[in-house]
Amino acid sequence: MSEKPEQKLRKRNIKPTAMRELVLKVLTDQKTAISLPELEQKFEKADKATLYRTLKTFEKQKLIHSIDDGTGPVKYALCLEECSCSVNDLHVHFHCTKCNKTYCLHEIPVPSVNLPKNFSLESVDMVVQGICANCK
Amino acid sequence: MSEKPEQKLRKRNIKPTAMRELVLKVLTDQKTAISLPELEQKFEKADKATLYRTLKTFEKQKLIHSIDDGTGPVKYALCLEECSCSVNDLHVHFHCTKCNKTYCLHEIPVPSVNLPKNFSLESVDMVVQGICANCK
DNA sequence: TATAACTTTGCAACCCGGTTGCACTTATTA
DNA sequence: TAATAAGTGCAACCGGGTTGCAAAGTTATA
Repeated sequence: MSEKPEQKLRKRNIKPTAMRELVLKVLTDQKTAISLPELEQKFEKADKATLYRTLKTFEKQKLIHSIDDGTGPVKYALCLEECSCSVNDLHVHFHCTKCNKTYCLHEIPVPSVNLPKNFSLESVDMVVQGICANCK
Repeated sequence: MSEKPEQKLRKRNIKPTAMRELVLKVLTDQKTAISLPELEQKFEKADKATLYRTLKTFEKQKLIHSIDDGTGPVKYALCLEECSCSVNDLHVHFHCTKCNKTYCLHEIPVPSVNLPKNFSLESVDMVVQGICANCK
């Protein structure tokens, strides 16, 4: 059973305002990542800057993470409950070149890489491009 | 022995104009990837649109490839001689969070991933974030 | 060689995602 | 309740990317 949006926000130390609960709801209903422009369209009323700052707050508190699939606007998706956005939590993302949807493949961790001498690793972004199951 | 820029362009079916040879030279001298804004700064004279179109032409003809390291402008780097930008030619990129330089790790191929059922793979972008040997 | 056809370049303008300043409203706290 | 802080809305701006169009340069054709 999933907990209430309000609790989910509190758990991440985000003050639960009406606006934020609405945005969280959209993010929760969404199976794929969503960009700021897309989010704007989902709200007739809300202001771009507010939504922008909401996403930034969510990201900072690790409620969501950002994905740059290279197709323009950055997209955002919910983190898993236990996620702390550390290297261990990283997963592969998939971008469908047909429907332009971007998926979190939570079950596929980012493979490890052996870097050249004296290169140290902080994080990894891995985006697979292709056709998703829906478009096949 | 490296061949003349002019030949390098011809080999990729790019008409070798003065402009293009200059841009190719900059790209060749560069050890790390370069963005359009950075390229602009290297030329006092040349126009942004021309440089933009030059890069697009180079990319289309697979003389260079683009890298989006998530820090803003897209960067470009020379392909290897034999590169055809197919999945086999893909390599890992490294972005240094300190000096903001982006490296092609040609010797590190992108690891393979097992996608979920009915997801098909066309390409992969893998960018490792960290500190490079120079900044260490 | 002259002319026509095409390609490349330069300039200007535009688009769009992202970001910030500031005033106003809403919550918190003393 | 007054004072303070946090959140929101509006407007404006920035910067990378992109396009239209005319001028300059190149190539092909008669």
